[in-house]
Amino acid sequence: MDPVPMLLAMTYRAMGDQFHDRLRQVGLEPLRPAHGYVFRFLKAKRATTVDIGQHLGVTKQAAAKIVNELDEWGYVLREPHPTDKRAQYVTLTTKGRDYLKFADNLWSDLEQEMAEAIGQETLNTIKTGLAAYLQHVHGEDQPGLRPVW
Amino acid sequence: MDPVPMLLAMTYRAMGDQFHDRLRQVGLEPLRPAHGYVFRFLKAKRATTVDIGQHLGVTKQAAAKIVNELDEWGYVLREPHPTDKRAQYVTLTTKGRDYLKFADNLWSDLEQEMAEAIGQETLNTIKTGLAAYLQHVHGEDQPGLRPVW
DNA sequence: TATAGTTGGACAACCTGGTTGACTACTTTG
DNA sequence: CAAAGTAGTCAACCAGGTTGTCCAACTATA
Repeated sequence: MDPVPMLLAMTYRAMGDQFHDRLRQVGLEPLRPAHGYVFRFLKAKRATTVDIGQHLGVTKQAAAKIVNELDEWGYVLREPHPTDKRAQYVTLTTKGRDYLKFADNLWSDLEQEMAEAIGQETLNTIKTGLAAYLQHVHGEDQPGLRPVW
Repeated sequence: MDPVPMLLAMTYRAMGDQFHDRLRQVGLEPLRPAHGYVFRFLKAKRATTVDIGQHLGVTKQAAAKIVNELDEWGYVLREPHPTDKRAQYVTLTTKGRDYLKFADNLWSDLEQEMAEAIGQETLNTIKTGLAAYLQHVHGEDQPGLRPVW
């Protein structure tokens, strides 16, 4: 049996490839996983570029590039921070929220197919097991998302 | 609950970071996951650079760079292919096999800690479940390993 | 068996997505 | 109120891939 991280990486890639294939069929901008993570993050809380970088596990400069792209494509916009004149909140536009909804549907389709392939119960165990491990390793504060290659 | 791929990515990174931390303590060359995957692959079968690229899911040129590094560091060497004068088999040196043994021990330590954190049974279910999913998606022929970011 | 197509490997130019470092404007703290 | 810290931007750089091109050697076919 392969070591756990290899299984994780292969599964991640397998699901990602399927997601990407289906996404391409609807002809959106070339959104990468990082963009999706940003959408999900922004839906959950108001955040600045620095916050986003921290969440992704990259520098603020890298995060700024991502935010710039999303801005150009109309998925997010910047609005002034109410109390800090240096900072800007990054917020989802309607287009951004629509994309997130679309992506969520796609993910749950893929997850459903996974459940049919290996059993709903097994899938549940995988999800709760991984979540528990992350909880164990990191405690409350989430780690960066970016996989290291 | 986060979508499955996010859990996969975060767990992958969490384990990888721990591995890397411990590896650094023994002061080896800056080996990346790809190198480890190559070692494991070479242990299983005789392979050329092209084979390695296919296994990793990268171009043969990218694979060649990795093999060059491993060669310079003394982990692998090239030997002529017995029947094909163009090709070269890449094989592990003793240093390469030693590293692989060391890494395998480290991984099983980490896996053991994971088992203690979430339960051996849960871990088993995760491993067999993911393997079954990969089997379902790809059939017999393994996919490339490289995670896409 | 001559020849057309394919393949392993190498070299070079380039691209992408990150990095570090420096700087300004603003904010927080002692 | 001075000193230290922080959000954001600009610029230079780097790592790890890519594509394109080529040659020598192999393979299949007519």
